[in-house]
Amino acid sequence: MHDIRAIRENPAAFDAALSLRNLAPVSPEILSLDADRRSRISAAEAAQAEQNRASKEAGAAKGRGDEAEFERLRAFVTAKKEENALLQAEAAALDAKLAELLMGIPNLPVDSVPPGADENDNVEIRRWGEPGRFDFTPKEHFEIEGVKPGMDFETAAKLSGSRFVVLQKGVARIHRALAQMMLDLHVDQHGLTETWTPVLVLSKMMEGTGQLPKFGEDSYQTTEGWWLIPTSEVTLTNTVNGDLVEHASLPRRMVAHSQCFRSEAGSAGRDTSGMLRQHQFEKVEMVSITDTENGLTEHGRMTRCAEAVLEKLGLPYRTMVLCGGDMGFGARITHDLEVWLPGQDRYREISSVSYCGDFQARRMNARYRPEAGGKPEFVHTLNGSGLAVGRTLIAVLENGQQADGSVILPEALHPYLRGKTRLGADGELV
RNA sequence: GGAGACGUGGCCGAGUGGUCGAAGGCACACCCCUGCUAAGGGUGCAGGCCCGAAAGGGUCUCGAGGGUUCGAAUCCCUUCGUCUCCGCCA
Repeated sequence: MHDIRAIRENPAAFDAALSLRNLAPVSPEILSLDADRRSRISAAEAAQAEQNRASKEAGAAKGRGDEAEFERLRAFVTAKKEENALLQAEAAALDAKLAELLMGIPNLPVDSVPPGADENDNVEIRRWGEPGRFDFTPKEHFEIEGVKPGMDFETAAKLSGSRFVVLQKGVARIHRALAQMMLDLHVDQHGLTETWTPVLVLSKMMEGTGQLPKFGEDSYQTTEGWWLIPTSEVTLTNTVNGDLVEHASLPRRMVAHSQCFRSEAGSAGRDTSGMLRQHQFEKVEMVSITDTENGLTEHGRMTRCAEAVLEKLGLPYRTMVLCGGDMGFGARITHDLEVWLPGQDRYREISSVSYCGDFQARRMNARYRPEAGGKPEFVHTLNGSGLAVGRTLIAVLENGQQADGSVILPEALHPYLRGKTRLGADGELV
């Protein structure tokens, strides 16, 4: 949600920022609606004031027993009421229309976001690790001999259709170990607060973080109206929904491991083999709630937290700044971490770390008081994967694969695998 | 699922038709006193929106939505949530 005052004050800057996202200027439409709306509100409020005054006078007249005056005023109020209802409905309609328009406009990129149309224009800012050299042609994760016994797409399809997977044996264990390791790292080393949340949420929460109203088709909704979260960003961020939080409690840094559900509408045909793109997957998600001062700094910190996971696992990656055209709806700036997948011979997204400024906070009405006695301000929010567990599994499997179909596992995982260091070609840990 | 109670400002908590955006307390801010590690006194202190350069004014908000009434935090209906007891249950 955007600050209508900021748009009013500097419409050119607003449109300029949107142009970074390759969007046409909308400020003229907004400003005209806003002007309209304000004049209606003024009129409606003036009418209401008149009615309130008369009503009060009616009470006074009745109090002193002036029946005639009371009747006169009562009739006046009754007549006014109808008039006002009309004015107020008009004002409310314009207000709603403006809110709807604003709700549908994505967040404004910060100045440092590179221009561009799509992922090809993203800019690499860091690279860590060297893609391993193989003396055979590396396979995709689902083709590796040792992976096959524990990654069953046929059975999953029987159970649930396409884009699901059943994991078993060593692969299932590694998958679980990864999530545990990430959670421990963030909680013990990075100081994030371990959190466990519902995966079913109210529409209002999906609006708060920006999934709704525009992107409803990307998520699933139950017959009772709940939404299945596409990421625990939704629940973690909305923990402050509607709150006026203590300044001293900021920053609030949280991490959760959850199931995520995505319809993947619009990605038909993309990444159809393997478990890269599933309707249901696990993710360890980080969210920070900060004050206005520290939002951007926090972004760097969070990116480092995500990178640390890959480094701990010894997985080569590069860090990208997304260009304006490739950024998500709520972000002002996004770092994508792309992990090297030898089977695909390319880097693939494994984490996305976004700074949202006060965009989500406005939608959620989440505020803090910067100084005692001062006016409340909106908090700033950030979210980032740390990491997508399924994709990390893929990366571990592909990067560790051996000619004999086994997989050498990262040291960081050993303690979580009862000391086992390798996924055998038969699918069992050894 | 059945029965009952409740939902008020940052927090706690009064308030059953007008004088209530709302007592009191806590927290917080400033001042005084004391003079020395959390005592006492005073003052201030809800938020959104609209008008205004500002001062200030108007309007809305007592879970949400609707209704009764000249007038509702207060009455009625609906709905959501919380708590208690019973039932069921991982």
